[in-house]
Amino acid sequence: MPATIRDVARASGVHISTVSRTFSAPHLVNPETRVRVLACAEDLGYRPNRAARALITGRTHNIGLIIADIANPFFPPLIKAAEGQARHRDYHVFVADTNEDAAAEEELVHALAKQVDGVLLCSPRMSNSLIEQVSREVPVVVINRHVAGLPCVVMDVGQGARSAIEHLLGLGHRRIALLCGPRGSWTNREIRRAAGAAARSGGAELTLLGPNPPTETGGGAQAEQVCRSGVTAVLAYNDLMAIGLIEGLDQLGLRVPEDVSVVGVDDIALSRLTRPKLTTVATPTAAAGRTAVDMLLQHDSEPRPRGGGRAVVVGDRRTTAQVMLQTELVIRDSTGPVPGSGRTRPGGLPDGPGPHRRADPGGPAGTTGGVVAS
Amino acid sequence: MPATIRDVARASGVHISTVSRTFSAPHLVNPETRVRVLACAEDLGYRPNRAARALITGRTHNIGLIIADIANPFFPPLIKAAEGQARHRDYHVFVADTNEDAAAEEELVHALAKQVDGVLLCSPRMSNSLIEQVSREVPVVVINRHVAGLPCVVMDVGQGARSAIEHLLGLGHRRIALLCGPRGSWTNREIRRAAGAAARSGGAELTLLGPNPPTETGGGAQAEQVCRSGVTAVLAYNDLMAIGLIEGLDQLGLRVPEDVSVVGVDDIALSRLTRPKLTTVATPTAAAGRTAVDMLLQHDSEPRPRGGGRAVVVGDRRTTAQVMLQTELVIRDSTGPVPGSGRTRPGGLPDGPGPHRRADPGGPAGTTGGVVAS
DNA sequence: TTCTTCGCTGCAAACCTTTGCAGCACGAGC
DNA sequence: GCTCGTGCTGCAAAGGTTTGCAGCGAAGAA
Repeated sequence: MPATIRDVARASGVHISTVSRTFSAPHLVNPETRVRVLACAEDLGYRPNRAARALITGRTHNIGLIIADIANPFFPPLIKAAEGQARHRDYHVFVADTNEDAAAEEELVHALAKQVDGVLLCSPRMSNSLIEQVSREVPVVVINRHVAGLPCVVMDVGQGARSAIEHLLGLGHRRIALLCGPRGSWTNREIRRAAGAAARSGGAELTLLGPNPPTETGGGAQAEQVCRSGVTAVLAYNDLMAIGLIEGLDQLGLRVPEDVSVVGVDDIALSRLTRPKLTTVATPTAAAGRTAVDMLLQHDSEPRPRGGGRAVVVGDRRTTAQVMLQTELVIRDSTGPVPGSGRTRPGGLPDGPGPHRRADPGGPAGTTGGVVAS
Repeated sequence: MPATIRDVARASGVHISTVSRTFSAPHLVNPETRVRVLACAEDLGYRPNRAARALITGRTHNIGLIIADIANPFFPPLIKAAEGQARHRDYHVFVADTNEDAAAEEELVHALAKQVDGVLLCSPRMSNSLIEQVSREVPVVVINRHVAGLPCVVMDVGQGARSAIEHLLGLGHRRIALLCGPRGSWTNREIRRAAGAAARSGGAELTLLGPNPPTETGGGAQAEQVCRSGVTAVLAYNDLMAIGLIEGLDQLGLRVPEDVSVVGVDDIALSRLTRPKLTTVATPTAAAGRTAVDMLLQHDSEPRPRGGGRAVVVGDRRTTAQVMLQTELVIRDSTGPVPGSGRTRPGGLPDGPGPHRRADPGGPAGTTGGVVAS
């Protein structure tokens, strides 16, 4: 039923190759012929069949985006940014959700491999060696994880965690808990490493709680543990857990920030809407999505050798750039001076705008510039 | 580089058609041959090329999911459910975001048409006639909108709005505002219609505010207007707007629910996390996603005529089922008795669990069953 | 022995497009 | 008049798979 290139050719009285060229190499066809063909195509509602084109060009003009959990509000802005950037370059995005399951991840990469030109692996739960393995099947850009030899986009959560701990130290906290994220998360390891170092050099004690699922429930479930441990401040793996924790603490009768200070990571939209508003480490998620698409497509736009002969590999051309995007601590209302210290907030007035304090609206500014590490 | 069916055939010493049959019609090939072929395939890491298969079968095993705004937390659960259901049936989902733009929607349907077997149009902003038009190009199931002659999945927001208004009437409110959603939204019209009727029959006055963008910002921007209008309760188009409104009212010094009661629609996860927790009309989003996929694929699993000859159309086989899913009012903390009435909450104690009151965790129960309307 | 039947396998067309190559007409230069 | 170049178009192969049809060998029936 849908018009093919042949229908257009018949209607305009030319060969199909001329129709093809009308679209893919217009300068090669006589202007008069061109307008005639275009008119017929328009008339028949012809649209080239991308699948058939992919068969011969080897380019599908699709990219796969594999996500641990779409329902986690951290991801949608990233997806949206990636999708926009891809569309800009005439690419479509296939989004797949793995439910935080490593096996599902692998399965999906395989299933997608043949119908996409590359895959964005977002916060993968797979092992590094498995990632390397699948990357031999299809070009891959990894987001939120560092894998040697593969193009990666990561956020500098280490720096963020350090800032968060220093912020808490400055408020007088010396007993701090780290609410860990899921096992296998690179981000989790980074945060733990940096927070541990910062706490140590500040003379504070850091209690590790977890691993936990990176959800509100995961955070809430640790409320009692936090309570029992006697810490006065908590750095959570992400905002969702921080919010769940605040909720859980509330039910135990502990108030935030009066009794316990809580810091999250990510700066999801939600963190501005809860009460108290969440102090958190803002990560440039949208920029990460855009950057990853660019890296994938840059590597991808090199012409692919064609024909039956074996491709000549001109050395390993993989430009394994690794980009690290900067993070920024955003101080809101979920952190305060250590209880019983008589201190006030560093900004002066208990609720006044402090030095780092940020107005409500507006996304992370100045976080789009990346540091190229390698 | 990736192994093709030909490589497997060569390795196992059979014709490619036998390899093909090994996968698509195993009962037609000798068990011995089968195991040999499977072993070779496994060995070479062969995966059938879905694009090539699509070319001949006319089935891509992909479905498109067109969403107004991924970043709106209403959608991710729907996407996730649709994706899971699709994967169950060996389908993949391409998600596309239109930024609430009707033109982008149309463009995307066209772009996707050839590489998917059908499209899920989710809360479309296009006109009905345009939807009908694109539905001639590719099978379509519409979600959150009623379009005559097309398969649709809608939520009974009318019933939900009625319950919400009745709940407010029961609390003594007689001056109520309706915070409208975006122009072109079917849901918006339904809510307006049902809320208007319910208010009228309850002797209350309903003030319409809007249209507004369906976001926190959109809700917050109307706070002043709400304040000035002197209403004591507000029903918002969705939770996001309700939350934004509460935020805005708070900044104007009005407290919820003491000064103003607010009801949302959707019951997004977020509505349990804000303070006060939101009273809202729960919509079965996940069920909607699953149902829509089922409707699309049921209609799709009918064998497609093949060969050069023109297809014989056996009457219009489009089973244009229209499913309406039930909604449920969830009473939480953002609604209370009209100010100065001396009333208490209907449950008895000001904060005790009322009859409809629901415990925190757990999704909407009993909302998966649908009412088939036609 | 001859004829069927049956189970399995091979053959080749078809799906829709891209692209290197060849062919054609025409004008210019010699 | 012949050659050459140029601008445009047609031809046909290729890409990976599915599938109707035919063929083949063996077993069973007559």
